[in-house]
Amino acid sequence: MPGTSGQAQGGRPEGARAAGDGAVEDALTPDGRSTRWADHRVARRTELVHAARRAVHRHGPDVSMDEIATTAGTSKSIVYRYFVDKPGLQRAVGEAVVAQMHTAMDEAARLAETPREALRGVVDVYLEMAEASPNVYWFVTRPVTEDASVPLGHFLDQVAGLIARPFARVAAVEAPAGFADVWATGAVGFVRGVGEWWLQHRTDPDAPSREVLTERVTSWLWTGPVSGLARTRPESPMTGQITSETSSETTSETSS
Amino acid sequence: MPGTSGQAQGGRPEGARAAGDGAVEDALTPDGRSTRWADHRVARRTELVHAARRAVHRHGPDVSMDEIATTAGTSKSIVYRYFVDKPGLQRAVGEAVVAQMHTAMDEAARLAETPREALRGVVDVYLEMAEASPNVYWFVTRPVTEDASVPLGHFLDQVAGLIARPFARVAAVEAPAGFADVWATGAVGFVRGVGEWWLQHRTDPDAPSREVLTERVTSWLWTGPVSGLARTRPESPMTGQITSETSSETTSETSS
DNA sequence: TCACGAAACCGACGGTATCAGGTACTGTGG
DNA sequence: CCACAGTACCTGATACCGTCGGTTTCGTGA
Repeated sequence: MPGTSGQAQGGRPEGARAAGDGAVEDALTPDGRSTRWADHRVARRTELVHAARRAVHRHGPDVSMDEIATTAGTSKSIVYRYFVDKPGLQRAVGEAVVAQMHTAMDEAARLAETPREALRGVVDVYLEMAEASPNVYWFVTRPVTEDASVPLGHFLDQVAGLIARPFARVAAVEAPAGFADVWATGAVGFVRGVGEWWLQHRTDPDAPSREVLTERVTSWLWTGPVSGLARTRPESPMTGQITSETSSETTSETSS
Repeated sequence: MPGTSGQAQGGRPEGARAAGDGAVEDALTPDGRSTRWADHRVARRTELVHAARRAVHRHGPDVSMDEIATTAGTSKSIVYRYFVDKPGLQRAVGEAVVAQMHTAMDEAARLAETPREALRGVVDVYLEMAEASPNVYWFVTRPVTEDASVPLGHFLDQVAGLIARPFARVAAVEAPAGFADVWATGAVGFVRGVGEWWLQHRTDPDAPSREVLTERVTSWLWTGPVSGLARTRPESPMTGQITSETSSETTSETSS
């Protein structure tokens, strides 16, 4: 499945100085000189992610690392201390965004009473995110151009995971395992496609509002293109809510 | 400035001596010295596109222009005489691929008896193309990273157009104008998403074959994820009938 | 006159290395 | 207990390298 468990959080630099990675089991003697940075590091890292987000928001998805560093009030050296490389940063930002969406989606899913409604909520969250900052959206979404395409941990895969989880529950009854994941991947692709189209045509006079588009997309996804009107059918209840342990950091983030 | 003018096929260099964007000018100028090169130019151009394709196929979607030129047996100077810039080349290659798919899709569409079958054909063509050369697929598919995201004329949009046209005919009866295009955009996104997932998991022992995947995707796209089994409902007539034949999955058998 | 193609060149950018501080902890000796 | 040296790690600035997209120059050939 996409985004399997997941370690490998964000592109961290390997040479993590941090608490005795190797060395003799100094578990006995946690050197204060090393440990004292622990929290500082995570703080700084998220701060950098935040800055990167702002930089991208302002200067577009192609900001240079220099520009990002400047926005963060520091220099490349620091940025590269916290992120292996640019794709690494991209991943980290992507994860932040995913985390944010995660909570929003949980919210939407909890309020939903049918799987279809849950799906609709997810679509809306996605679109809302893209609209909030197209630049960040592109930054996070764009394949990392890395030689090995899609170095995994890709943003879209994570989103797919988000939508697959609740859906799998329902699908489990009627579809072989693994189907849910693939479908979710496709579904994300669908809203991605429509979403990106929308980002470019939002301004057009005859462009649909986000709400309308959301509903339309949900319908297409759920029942196909042939007008679903008479297609309504009693859905499987799908337990009342979906809930999933949220958490994730802050989420505060504001891009502007 | 970009935009304004219309389509602007493939990224041609504006300053191109004569020719401009159409051979028109050549036709008008009886000057032998001009016409002499007219056909040569188009020949060379397609030749370069072909070379680019080979280069990409061999060296990955991130080949340098130098490498492409070398593969073509020439140097950058020439490449830049025929294409404004790298995105321009990308577009040109994309168009070549689209053209290829176009004929294949027409073939598929002609053989299809129901819209669903036509869709299935399209999906298959897309997947086939991606599988034929993942590298070229990525090259053509990857957003041009240009500042202005999606400089239009994007490969995927063209594919969406391909699938929208025949579909629009059917949809016209029951959906407002423009719906078909948007749906097509989403549909392309769907198969793109699944396709890219598949490209990475093709090798896995439990990965579905292209045929199976095609059927599955078509089904999802056409009738949604809730297994169509009990979905039997009298379809709106649409052109002919939907013939639910095969609509259920024979797909389930393989692996998974 | 036009295209060709080699080659030098430019600037931007990703990424690395160096270096001169800075601060809190650890260890020792008095 | 205190002072002081040493340590572990962080900070940023700057210079630097290689690559690559793209331009220019110039000589060749039809």
